[in-house]
Amino acid sequence: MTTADTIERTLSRRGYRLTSPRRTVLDTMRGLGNHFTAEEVQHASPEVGRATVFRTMKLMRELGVICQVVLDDGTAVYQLADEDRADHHHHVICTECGRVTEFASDGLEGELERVADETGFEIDTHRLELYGRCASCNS
Amino acid sequence: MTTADTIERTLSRRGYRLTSPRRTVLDTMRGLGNHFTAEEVQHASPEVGRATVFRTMKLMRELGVICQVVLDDGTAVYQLADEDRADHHHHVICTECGRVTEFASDGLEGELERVADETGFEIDTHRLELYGRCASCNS
DNA sequence: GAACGCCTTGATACTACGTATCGATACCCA
DNA sequence: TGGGTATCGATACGTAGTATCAAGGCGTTC
Repeated sequence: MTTADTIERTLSRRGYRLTSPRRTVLDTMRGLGNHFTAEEVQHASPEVGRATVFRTMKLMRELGVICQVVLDDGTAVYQLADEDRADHHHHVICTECGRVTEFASDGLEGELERVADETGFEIDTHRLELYGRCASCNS
Repeated sequence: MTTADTIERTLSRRGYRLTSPRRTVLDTMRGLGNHFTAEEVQHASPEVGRATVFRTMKLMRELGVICQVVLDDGTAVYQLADEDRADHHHHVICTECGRVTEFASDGLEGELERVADETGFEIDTHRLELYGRCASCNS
């Protein structure tokens, strides 16, 4: 999980400030645990204006501090990014409890190449999401 | 692309009817080409009620006639499914023109097994979306 | 410390996307 | 002919997120 110091440095490098509302939203997201919706963040930080909650979440997404996970039904859930996986990663989502776990994808390059060949596309990025049941929901 | 006859059979097998509004929505989607949003379908079939447009699109999604594609920014786009790929497939999306192409994934099982091992999840389904530039946008 | 400029904020309105409700119709089958 | 179910459109509602805008905060420079 990215520390406040790291985030503050990233922000100021881009000309942004770590203000009190932003800090509140960040702390709220930390307090919400593994995954959370925009609505939950709003409800859990009532002292921050709705627009500011969304603005902050958008900003954090751009900075890679949180990442968006699209559930099977198309709704969006968010998650604090692991600091050591801030780069490129994917998600396994428990369809029972909603738990989200990250993983790095290394074995995908071959598949991407094959699809590029087959379709004529030049592939830039990809998104892979797995759905299933986590260890504790499974037992 | 699935024919009206095939769709009608699928519907009636499930106790549904291929009514005139449904046919209109289907034709509209065909007319919109490779990919379309819910809004485009609505605007292009003004004689059909808004609720019916959504209901029909939901039904067609359940029947596998159309499939939902989540774009990089989280918005949803829809596409008529290839008849021969109605089962399980993924999408390559051109970030320039929006063109969506389907492909079947065969080389993913190993990766899925590895992630299951690593995370303790039991994987049921997955969603893979590739983003890039299609052949014509690339030239 | 005054002035300036930019970042930020909260309130509000707005849009997109989709679902729930409901009374009215249409169709099928006995 | 009559009942039952599927379907319809209108409308209201809910959620997620963006746009606008006036007001406030903070740093820099003079």
